[in-house]
Amino acid sequence: MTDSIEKKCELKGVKLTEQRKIIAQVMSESNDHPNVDELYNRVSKVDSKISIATVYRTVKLFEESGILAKHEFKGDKARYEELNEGHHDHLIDIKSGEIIEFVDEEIENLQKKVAEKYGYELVDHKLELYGVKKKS
Amino acid sequence: MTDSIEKKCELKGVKLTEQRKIIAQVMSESNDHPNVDELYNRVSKVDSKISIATVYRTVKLFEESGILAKHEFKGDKARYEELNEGHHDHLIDIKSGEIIEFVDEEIENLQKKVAEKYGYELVDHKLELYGVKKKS
DNA sequence: GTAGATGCAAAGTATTTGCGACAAG
DNA sequence: CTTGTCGCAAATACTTTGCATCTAC
Repeated sequence: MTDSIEKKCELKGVKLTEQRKIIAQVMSESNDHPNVDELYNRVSKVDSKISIATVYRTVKLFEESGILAKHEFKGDKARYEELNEGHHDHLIDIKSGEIIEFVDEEIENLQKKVAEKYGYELVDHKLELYGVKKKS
Repeated sequence: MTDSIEKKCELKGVKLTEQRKIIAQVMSESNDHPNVDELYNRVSKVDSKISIATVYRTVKLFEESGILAKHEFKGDKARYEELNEGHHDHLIDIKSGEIIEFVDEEIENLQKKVAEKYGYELVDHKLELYGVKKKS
């Protein structure tokens, strides 16, 4: 199991305010990849006084602290998800918008090899697959 | 050699206005991946009366017609490049912003395999590697 | 007690759009 | 001719920010 977001905040020296706790909690409970609007709506149900500016400030802070990951899928707004130790990439259903997480070690290794081939150390990457469901 | 952008417009039934010809020409001559501002600046040198709205409209049209590819690299504005038959992905130098194009058949095949594993037909993908130059 | 966080509304960016004038086929 | 495009400025969508107030530590 990974540390809770609150635990991670402590570790990173991020001040734990009431608002941040709520946002952390909501993100932890989300199994999808909410955008800021969706997150703001969910958060508002817990505390209607939280402003969207705080949501924006908090996701940015959490992202910089390595607590959340930001994704910018094709033609869509920025989406966020909790970052746990297991890295994964995304397969997006272009019809339904459904997002499937996957891991492929072989691809990861090849990426590193490509970067090295050009004299680079790979520090980050983005891999998104866009597909349509096959009629089996 | 690939068809010129103008030729592609004909093939796709895209009306060839003076402005579109200029934008096509400028994109063809660009070996980098300009964003809309940069493109607008270059285009303005040829015809200073072209508006940025037309540039936005044209890159969108060209993208939808499969003439240009749009890229949204991390924390940067949208960038465009001419789309030729040879597909490639990008390795971005996070210090300098330099963009290197690469092709890796093996990764391409693995992507297709991943999509299939989940019951999808791969219709598009995005692979971006972010790296720092190694001090050899 | 103090540095940093919040809410609000205003300001920024990047991009799109309504509309009357104009040009391509 | 007629349909679609252009330039312009206004509108939109998303995100950031200045400031006075408040809160975690």
